[in-house]
Amino acid sequence: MFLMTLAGGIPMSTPRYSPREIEPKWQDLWESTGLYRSVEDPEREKFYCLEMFPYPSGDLHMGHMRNYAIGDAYARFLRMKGFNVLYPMGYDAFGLPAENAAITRKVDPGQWTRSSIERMKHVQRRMGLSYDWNRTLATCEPEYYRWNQWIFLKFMEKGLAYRKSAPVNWCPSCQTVLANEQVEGGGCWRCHTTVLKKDLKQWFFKITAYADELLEDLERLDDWPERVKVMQKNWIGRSVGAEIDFKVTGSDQMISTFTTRPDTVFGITYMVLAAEHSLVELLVHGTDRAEAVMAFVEEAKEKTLIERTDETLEKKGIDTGRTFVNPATGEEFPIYVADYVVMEYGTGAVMGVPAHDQRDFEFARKYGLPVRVVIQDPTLSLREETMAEAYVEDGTMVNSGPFDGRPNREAMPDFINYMEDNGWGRGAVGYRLRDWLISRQRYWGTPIPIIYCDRCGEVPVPEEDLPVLLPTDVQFSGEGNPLATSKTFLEVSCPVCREPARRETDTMDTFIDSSWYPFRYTDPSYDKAPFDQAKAAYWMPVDQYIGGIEHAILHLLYARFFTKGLRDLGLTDADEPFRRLLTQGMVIKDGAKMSKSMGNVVPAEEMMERYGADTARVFILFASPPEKELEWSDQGVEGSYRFLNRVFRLVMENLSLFSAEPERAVEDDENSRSLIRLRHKTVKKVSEDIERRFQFNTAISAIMELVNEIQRFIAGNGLNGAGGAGAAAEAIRATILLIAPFAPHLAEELWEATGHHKSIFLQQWPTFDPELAVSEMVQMVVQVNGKVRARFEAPPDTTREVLQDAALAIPRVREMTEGKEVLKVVVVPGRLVSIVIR
RNA sequence: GCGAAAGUGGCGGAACUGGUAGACGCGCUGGGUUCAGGACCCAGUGGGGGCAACUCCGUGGGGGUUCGACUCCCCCCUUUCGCACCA
Repeated sequence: MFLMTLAGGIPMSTPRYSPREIEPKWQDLWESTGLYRSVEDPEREKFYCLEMFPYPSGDLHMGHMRNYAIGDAYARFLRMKGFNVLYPMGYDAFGLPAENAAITRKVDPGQWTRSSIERMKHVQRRMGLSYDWNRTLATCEPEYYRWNQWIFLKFMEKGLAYRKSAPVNWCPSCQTVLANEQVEGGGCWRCHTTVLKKDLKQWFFKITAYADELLEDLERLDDWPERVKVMQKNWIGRSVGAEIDFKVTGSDQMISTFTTRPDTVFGITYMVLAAEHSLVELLVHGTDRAEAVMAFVEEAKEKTLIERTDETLEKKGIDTGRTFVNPATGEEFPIYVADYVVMEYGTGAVMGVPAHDQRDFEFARKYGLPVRVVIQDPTLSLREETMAEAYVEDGTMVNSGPFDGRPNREAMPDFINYMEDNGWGRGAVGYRLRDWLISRQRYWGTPIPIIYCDRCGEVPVPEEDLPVLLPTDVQFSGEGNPLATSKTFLEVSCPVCREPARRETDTMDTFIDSSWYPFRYTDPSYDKAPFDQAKAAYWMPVDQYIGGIEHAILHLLYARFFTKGLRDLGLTDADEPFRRLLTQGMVIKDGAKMSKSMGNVVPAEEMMERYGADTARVFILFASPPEKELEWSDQGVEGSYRFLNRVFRLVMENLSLFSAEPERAVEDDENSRSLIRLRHKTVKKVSEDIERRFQFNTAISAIMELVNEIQRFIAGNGLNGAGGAGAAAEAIRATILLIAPFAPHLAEELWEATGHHKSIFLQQWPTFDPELAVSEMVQMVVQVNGKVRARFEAPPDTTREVLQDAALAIPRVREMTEGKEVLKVVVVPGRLVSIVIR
């Protein structure tokens, strides 16, 4: 274990850097002393640092490791800066993989999940993460999910949870319904199976009640990545327009449509209903068109979302034979059913204005419907017969009765008033955002606390009966919801009338679990409410949230909605859950995302086994800035290992600097002076890179430079200079402190070796003197006509005049300027002198 | 199609407010140490020319602003990501 070397004839033994020994040693010590436990303290400034909690698959992969390396470095840095830091970890423990394991391998989902959690926790501990493990939680435990149920009931009282029938997304592979946010490109977000439509009566959360607030508050999230905000904005999809009612000819039925272009109402020449529209059947019932139309409807419903939204396909429709009246003109036009109109947006009915909407134009040309120009292009004269495409720009209103001659944009408000006055339309705002479908036909989730009674209807489970526990007497056959196989669960008496009733067997979307967990960490064992309001008021909101971009809409939008909902229940003052968001980049290898199918996975545990956690962490943070992709490099890891070895040796070989009475660094010697300055400069750079820029890669490279310089200093006999030993000792001391957030085990070990008895994480982060954080002499560049022609040294605070004279006095510069006219001299102190000659 | 981000040595990346392009690391080359390999230490390393001082070219391409552009403006190309009949 000890390597014998001979240095200068004196036998010397230097211990070797052995992460395998020092890492467990410090992990045990941190745990036994409770170093990272956090307690509310109104006297101290709090900082809540949080990583997206993982689904406990049992495998901790490089993406996780990167996530935690970033968060832990930041949390440790903030602690040393004096903040009262909350840094917890938990497990998003409900979900399909556990249930699938139950089906295929006959294991209990609870057991499967708990053992996966233990495996992940084991690797997390091994990484040396500074979590307050006392606050850990798992969403599959009744102590947690009972509060999902509680919140559900409160939301229900507030009208934020309700049940309705609707055509919903169904994943045939996962055998459950999905929320709109969970359908990506027509496929299931989890397994990518093509999603089908099903008519079901399901539970929803009324996220649309907060559509405007969710949109407006994005503006205030200054420290969120722009692209996440844009994605949320597009998802909410607010558009201003009008709702217009049309009377069906020969009937009392009204059809309501949403449009962003009420100014084109005079140009309506037909109307289209979505296949799912509730009026379709009613309209054609008993007519000779009934058979053909209903066949078309069935065919459209059969198609998957992908087929229906394929833009390359021609729009197909069918005339219902029925007509409606355009209230603006009094004319009669046909009603079609077409596949390009979807029930999900607006009212599922669209007014057709071929002259001014490209889709309508194509549809009209195909089915021989009239085109009527009502907005005239100011430069060209649009002619209905010759138009090749719709005119979608602004212009002057024509063929529009009292509005003729007015610019369409300007006339819009008046037009809406006109419709309102005449009672057939009104200003309206449309959203793409739909209410959040939360029912899932699966077992491993939170039971929805509802009882169905033939007499009383939907009865909420009384609060005192919570939690509604997941039963264990269930069959995992792979067919249907296992909950429905539990008699003890299903059969219940109605809380109101005591007659036999049955429980809801659907469970909640697991995104509910992750929508409020940051609150729960503030007191995870609290049993009177989801969280202790006083404690949450101290810690919330999360100051720094770190996670993958894949949750840009899903989790982050739901959590924002929940926070607003909880606020309106009077449980918190927070409007937003996450003040700052960092979306980390992917970890890739050989140009592709690390995945089992690619065979390019680097196992986290193996990494740590070989090099230790500190090396893995330093490499991950050094190789790339956090929000960018990280290209894995085995050789790069070697480099980080070598660096930590160098730091270890630098300290261990110079312990004598710390054993004697500490010598103060003095600036008497030129070498000492520059080392002192470099130390201050490095402290400044590392502090700012972590704090302001979140750039751990440049912070670490600055530490490397300092280490290189200390080595050169010692090798070049710098210790013999006046104050040399002091300057070296202080530089080494700073190095250990600066590296602590990145390589915490090594830092503790070296801190102890240099004579300290308390954890380095109880130590203040080093400070710097701004005056000393600049070099004594800076290199100046002299440019002649934009090209670097000479260099000279000068103190950084030299005046412009002196710098200019010095530059012009350089022989080479004199040579070049001789006989030429000096047009201009630009002097940037500390940088350059730029001379323009002719 | 629309929107966003990004293109810098052999590689990962730096250059923060327009001011020495390539910090730091990897790799590579030469040397030292070693029985040897590894590890370690020293030196070099964008391309071309030159013995050298030095010089020309160089941040996806083209133009522009400026004493000065990786950085700002315009056009184009490529890549990645997101959205995609949104009425």
